[in-house]
Amino acid sequence: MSFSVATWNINSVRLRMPLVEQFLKDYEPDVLCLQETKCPDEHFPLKEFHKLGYEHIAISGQKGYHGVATISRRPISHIDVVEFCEMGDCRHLSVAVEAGEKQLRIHNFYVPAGGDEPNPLTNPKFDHKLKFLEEMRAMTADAGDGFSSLLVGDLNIAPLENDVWSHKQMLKVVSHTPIETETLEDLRIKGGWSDLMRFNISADEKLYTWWSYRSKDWAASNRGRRLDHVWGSKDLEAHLIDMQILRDARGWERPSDHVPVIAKFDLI
DNA sequence: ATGGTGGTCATACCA
Repeated sequence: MSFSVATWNINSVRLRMPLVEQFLKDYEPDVLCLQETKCPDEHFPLKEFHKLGYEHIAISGQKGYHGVATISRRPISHIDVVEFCEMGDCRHLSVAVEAGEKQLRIHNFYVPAGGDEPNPLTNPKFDHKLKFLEEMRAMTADAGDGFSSLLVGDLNIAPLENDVWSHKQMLKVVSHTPIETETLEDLRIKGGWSDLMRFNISADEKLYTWWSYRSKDWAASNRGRRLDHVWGSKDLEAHLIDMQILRDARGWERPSDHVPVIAKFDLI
């Protein structure tokens, strides 16, 4: 018996519904956190998920851009949406779910990409990203009342040297600049979070969850980045039994540029 | 130094 949670930036939930269906049938995560659903709530394909046995769904979507959804086989409660940077963007959603003796709070995040130029003075998108990270500090792993916490999603930052294909060549590229990687690591550590994807995978090993659409052969060039993350409160480290990064999903028919990540815990 | 691809929504904008 186990409890599993998956995170996947799906880049349009409606376009990729066939892939999501296949994924849920094959891997059966208890909870699936989607980002970039690009779907207003009134058009979200609730019935398709219900048919697959996922009857508990929290959504925060908008037309055309962003959007997060948390899809569960287990009952969810305490649904909470936090607006960041007073932008009206749908980039965060949290739910509570029971897993064995644990009450879990699961945060689902889609952090702003930040545009091209890593300068907050000339690039408002990068400024927004840095401000978003500062507001993210409020999301600590201590959820109170005996709750354990997970924080998953597309954080649009690859913090470690081996989270990118070339640390040196990426230092001035948005997603791997020092201000981003240092801020993310600082807020993670001060927030009491454990980087669970790296808990059993050495920092010496390359690890990616995203490969650009703009390459002739993503698999051959393999210029990936680890932009998607699974963080947990420290007590969950001892319960982590598996972490799957579905690299193959990048080669599926009409894929997202991100692949699913599934964390499994020995919780019932 | 540049443009490369893909999604949304129908033209630029975003990633």
